[in-house]
Order: sequence, then structure tokens, then C-alpha cells
Amino acid sequence: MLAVQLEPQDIRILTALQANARLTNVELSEQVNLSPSQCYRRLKRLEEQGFIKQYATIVSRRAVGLDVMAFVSVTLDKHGEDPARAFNEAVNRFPEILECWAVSGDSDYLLRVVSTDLRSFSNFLMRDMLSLPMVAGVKSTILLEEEKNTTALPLNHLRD
Amino acid sequence: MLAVQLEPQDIRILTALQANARLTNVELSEQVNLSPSQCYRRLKRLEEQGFIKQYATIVSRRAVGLDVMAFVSVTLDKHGEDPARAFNEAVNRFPEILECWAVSGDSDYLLRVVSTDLRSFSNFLMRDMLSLPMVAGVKSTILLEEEKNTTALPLNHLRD
DNA sequence: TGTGAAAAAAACACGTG
DNA sequence: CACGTGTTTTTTTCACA
Repeated sequence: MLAVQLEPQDIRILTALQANARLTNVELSEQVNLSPSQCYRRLKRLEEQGFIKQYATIVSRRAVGLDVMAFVSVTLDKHGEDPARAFNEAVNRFPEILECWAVSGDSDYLLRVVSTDLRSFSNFLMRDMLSLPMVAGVKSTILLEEEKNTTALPLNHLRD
Repeated sequence: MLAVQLEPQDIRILTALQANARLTNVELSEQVNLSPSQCYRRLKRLEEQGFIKQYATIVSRRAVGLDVMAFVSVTLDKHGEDPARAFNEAVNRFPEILECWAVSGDSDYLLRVVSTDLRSFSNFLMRDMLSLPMVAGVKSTILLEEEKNTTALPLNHLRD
């Protein structure tokens, strides 16, 4: 999917909505200095064209007691049939795995995982991950302190 | 911030809104089997109590031409005064750094970074990161394939 | 494009159990 | 006090100029 064809107005709209998906059309139009009708039409177009993946509610991880977040590097056992496929299917069964990426480098996959506490995280690694037949090994990195955390993509590269 | 005091109705509301932040109150009430007024009041309460961090619009990374995403491990040079603080300030100046975490393990920080292409990512590493005086070294892992990617936290652990 | 009308939704007050 | 109902205000959506 190619970028371009985004005008400065569209970029301003996306920027504002990245910060707050529940802006009303009038609030949005004030923030981006466009008429409400123009805002409305542009947003509908952006939605249709697939620029907006989702309107998401971000729940506070701490508030719901998910005190542990970690990245887990996974190395697969290349034997057996289609271990990658089997692993992906397993990954989708675990809601505590928020992300799974095939990666370059030492390991095969990188997972972002949340848990209520270290004990439960350890259980996840030992009982859930290492028991998967195609998993050869895991290595985890626990996130200690959040210095920055946003879902907002930079859009300045789209300005010519 | 402690968890608990969340009733099954609240969990259903949060679950539905995590998938779609723009549900109307009536749509929400239908999905979670509550009256609209009850839904409305519960949601306002959840917002006040800090369970909702943000309503975010998730922009399609590919659509806006950010073809490269990577994790970057950063090791700091512990000399000089307060290198951690200086690093955090630097991190916040770069919009292409979406996340920055202090981590356990070999390195000190882990960044999530987006770029338009490998050349620009390489520039970011060489020119921007390695030129920072407190940065001793970086090691990057490029994300090749997205197998799973959600902002929705699991909430089933809150059910008694 | 903006303007205006119609429909839908949000926000709030009131009464009831 | 929590709940549903009804009212007012705001917002969305669409037709028209």
C-alpha cells in the first residue's frame, strides 16, 4: 500500500485523532482549522482508503492489575512439519500475548506478553511456551520502567 | 493502583471498547447486554477511575509508508552526570521512537522505532542514536512479519 | 465547497423501586 | 442508591444549493 496523496489537512486530521479518537467533528475541525463539513468528508475518505486501522480504547495496564510486561524471544525447533504455522496458531490462543513478530537476528519470533505478576509470567514461559513442541528456547526481557509509550505514528515524513 | 472492584459488566464494557472506541452507547449496551443508561453511567465511572488511558486512533503503518519497524536495544555509557535522564530527554525529541523502556538484562533500554525504509532507519541509528554522548552501543532487531498485534489487554484474570 | 434539515446520540434531570 | 424513563442539547449524516 503506497503512501502519498495525503494533503496537509489529512495529516492534521490523523494527528489529532491519533491523540483522541473520540473527538467530535466540530472539535476536530477547530483543532485542524477546517470547516466541519470538510473535516467530515475527509475523515470518511481516510477511513475508506484504509488509513485508519482501528479506533481503540487503551486500557490502563496497571489499573487492571497487569503489573508485568515483557518481551520474549522465541527460537523454534525447525524439525517437524511447518513449525512456524503451528506456532502462530498457538500464539493466537494466548490473550496475554499482545504481539508476535517474526524477526531478524538471533531468534525467530519476538512476543510482547503481559502478566499479573512474575509468578504468573514464569508459569506462562515454563508451562505454556516451553511445552509447545516447536519451541526450542525462550529468552525474556522484562520491562521495568516506561519512559515513552505511544501508538501515534509520526506523519511528518509525508509532508513534501 | 489496585485492580479489583470491577464487575463482570465493566469487564464486558472494556472488552467491547478495546475493539472499537467509537461504539455508540446503544451499540455498546447491545453488545454487553445492559441498558443504555447503565452502560453510560458505568463507562463514565470507568473513565473517572482511570481505567481508560486513552481513546486512540490506530493509523495503518503501511498506508502512511512506514515500512520499517524495529526494536533497538540501547546500552548507556554510565559516566557523565545522569546519563539516564539525558537519554530520556533525547528519546522524547524523536517522534519515530514510539516506545522506550528501561529493561532487565543485557542492555539498558529498549526502543520501538519506525522508519520509512532501511536507509532512513540506518540513518536514525548511526546519525541520531550513536551520536548521543551517553549511548555506548545499540543492537537492532527488525520486525519482518506481523503474526499478531493488538492493543487489547486480556481481562479474564479479573473474573473471580 | 458551505448551509440547513433530519435523524441519531449524548448528557442530564426526574421519579420509582 | 441504582435503575429506567423522558427531555434537552449536541452531534452526525445527508440533501441541496
